[in-house]
Amino acid sequence: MPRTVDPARHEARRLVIVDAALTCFAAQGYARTTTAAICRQAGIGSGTFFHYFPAKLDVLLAILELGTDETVAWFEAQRGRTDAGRVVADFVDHTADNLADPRLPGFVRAVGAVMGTPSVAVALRRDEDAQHDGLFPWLAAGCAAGEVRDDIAVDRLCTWVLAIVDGFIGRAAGERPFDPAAERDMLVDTVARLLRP
Amino acid sequence: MPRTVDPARHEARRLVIVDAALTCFAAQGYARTTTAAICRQAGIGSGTFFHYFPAKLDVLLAILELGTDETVAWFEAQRGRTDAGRVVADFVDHTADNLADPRLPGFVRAVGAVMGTPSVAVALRRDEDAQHDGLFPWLAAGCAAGEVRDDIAVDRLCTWVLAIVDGFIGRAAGERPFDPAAERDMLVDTVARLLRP
Amino acid sequence: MPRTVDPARHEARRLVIVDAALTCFAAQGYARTTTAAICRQAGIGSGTFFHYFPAKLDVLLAILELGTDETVAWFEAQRGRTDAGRVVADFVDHTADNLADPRLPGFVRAVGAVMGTPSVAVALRRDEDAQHDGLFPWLAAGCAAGEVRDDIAVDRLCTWVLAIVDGFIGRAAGERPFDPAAERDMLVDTVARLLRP
Amino acid sequence: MPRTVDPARHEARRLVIVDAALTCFAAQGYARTTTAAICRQAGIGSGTFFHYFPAKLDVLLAILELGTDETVAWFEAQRGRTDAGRVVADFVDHTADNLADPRLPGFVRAVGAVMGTPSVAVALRRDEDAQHDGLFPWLAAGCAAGEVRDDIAVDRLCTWVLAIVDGFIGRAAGERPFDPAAERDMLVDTVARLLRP
DNA sequence: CATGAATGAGTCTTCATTCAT
DNA sequence: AATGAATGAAGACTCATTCAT
Repeated sequence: MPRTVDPARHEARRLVIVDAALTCFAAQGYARTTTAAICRQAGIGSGTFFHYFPAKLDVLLAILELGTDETVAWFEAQRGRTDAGRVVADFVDHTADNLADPRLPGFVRAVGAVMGTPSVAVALRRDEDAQHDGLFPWLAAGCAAGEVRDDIAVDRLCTWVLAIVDGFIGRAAGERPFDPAAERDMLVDTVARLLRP
Repeated sequence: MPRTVDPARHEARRLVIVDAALTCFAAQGYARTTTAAICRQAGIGSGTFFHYFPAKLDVLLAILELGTDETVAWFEAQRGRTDAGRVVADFVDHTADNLADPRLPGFVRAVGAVMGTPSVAVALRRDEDAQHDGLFPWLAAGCAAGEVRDDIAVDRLCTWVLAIVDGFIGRAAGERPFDPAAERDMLVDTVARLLRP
Repeated sequence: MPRTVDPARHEARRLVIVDAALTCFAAQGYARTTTAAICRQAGIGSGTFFHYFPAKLDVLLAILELGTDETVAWFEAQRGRTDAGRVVADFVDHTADNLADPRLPGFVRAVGAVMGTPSVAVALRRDEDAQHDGLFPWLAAGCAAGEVRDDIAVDRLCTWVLAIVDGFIGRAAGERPFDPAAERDMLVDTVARLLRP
Repeated sequence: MPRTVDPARHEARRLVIVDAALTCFAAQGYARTTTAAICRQAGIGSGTFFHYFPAKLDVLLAILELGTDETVAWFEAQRGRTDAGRVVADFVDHTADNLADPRLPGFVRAVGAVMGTPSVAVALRRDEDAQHDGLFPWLAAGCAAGEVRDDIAVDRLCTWVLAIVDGFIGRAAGERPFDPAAERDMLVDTVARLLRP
């Protein structure tokens, strides 16, 4: 009886569930996704699901956390760069890259449904903070270097950059045709116009 | 011959329900709002609700339709104006005005939860079309007048104006503090920067 | 203000409702027939329905009563005849005639759904009694005349004649094709075989 | 690898529910039987019910199917017999046996309430066909052997045998006193009279 | 660890009936 | 008398979660 906790295997399976949930949430929304559907998609039994997550909401939180971690890691990786303006552009570009996963817009919509829940609000706040705090030093640097306008507080600039990115994702989630790949340059340009002194 | 129809009374009551539903949806999201909660908020019995709407989803559709009608009416009211650039700015401003109703961002999130439903998709498409089609002639005119950049097709410009507006609303729905009233000028300016030739 | 109670008009309208209900019950069954459907069929408002009948069940009782009355009247009309055997055959034939109204089988099925209700049980008992009591003297006379077998009590013969008639109606209500008009002779013959000494 | 399937246990529990439903339907009719009542009778939770049957109607269909299967099995078991006339009598007798379950007449009435539903119509048709098709060869054989009248097509004879059996069951379901056990001989005799050349 | 049968709280929706006009 | 808007009790069904195996 090998009490094999095998954390690697455990983590892998956890990710399978997270991925399955992401697929389901994106396609059906949070409320209309049943835990049974996630289990089917993940190829596990319903009992197993609750071995890995105490409740349905926790998978969603895990997805959000993964996103936040990714953001943090991305900014971590930019450390030491000196081309502040480029970093901002890269960040915007990188966000557009994330849309390569066609589930993202659907998931963003799905999250809206449970935004009211305190634990989700906290996770979202953390996510927004990660983006904001990641962006801030680069915009501040750009500002200092005169590359970025200084008539507006850096805080607000961060907010607006993120607003435009959000709008971009929102269009991808909308009903009218919108090709994120084709509009990526426009996104970068729009943010550039926002920041231009 | 008692003709107890009184369409005015009927319509008024219908609006009471719609308003109650808007409040609930914005606060709790669609799925977590029970029809009972809407009835309580509207001060009616559960049976009455289904007298006015065949199903819960139909109130949400009614709200969307009201929004679409409002958009159509607004653009209708601008007819005959010659200052195309100003009209676009006014539209953006008008959208910001709508955020005076603090329930709007919450409602927008709530809609996300049922976007997958065909009838909702249709209503949303109609709404997006109304905004797009309302904006289009003014951007085209601005373009012809040289006030608006012409390196990008007018269609795409419409989309991007709306994307920025969406981003603005999204921030209002977000967890980080964001004061729509204080950011209104920034919104107009950002759109202006987007459109500048 | 003519306080026109006009009993004739009242009775006429009552019959319109009864007829509408018969149509609906036959087509949909009792439970699946809504009072609204009856009103629609009768061309009246829902409030009017309850002016004429205290509850939905009472229309069904009225239909049953009409049937019982018809049976009683029919036997009343045979009074004085001396050809007992012929009367029995005529009764059977007359029942087959009633199937000219294609709603009859459906209605009989519909009644089954509420047979448990005491008031319906009473009405049905009255109806069965009317048939039984109407038939009895003729079978007794036939028996005395030697036209009808006497190895079985007349009571039981009544029951069996009615059982065969019921079976006939039941086939008309069944799923397999069955043409009551074409089988009418067979019905009379089958009853004749039952009664033959 | 816990393979908790145990189809026997599953089938047993399914039958418990079917039996409980039969009891309820017979006593209250279909519409007046709540799923909660079936669950109470079966000693299960409401959720369990829907684990075994997708909807209330499906238990009724299961009961019908069980009956059809029983009929088919009975005729299957007669294969090889050469005394066609006896087989028909045995069939009639066997039907009377089924009335040993006093719920049968009530259930038959209950089915009437939902006969209009397509799925029920199909199941009933299958049931009627099973009886008809089971009976047919024996009546045909009896006919060929000269034991059964040949002035009427065998098809119609089948129908009439079943009509009489239905009438018998109908009387058992009626309001007037009727003792199926005591009338069993009469039933067999009546069918014999019907078939006599 | 993994499973899936069992559970029951929670929802939407229906519809007979009432009553002010 | 006639109407139909309003009502709320009642019921079918869903689904997150538990737990024995």
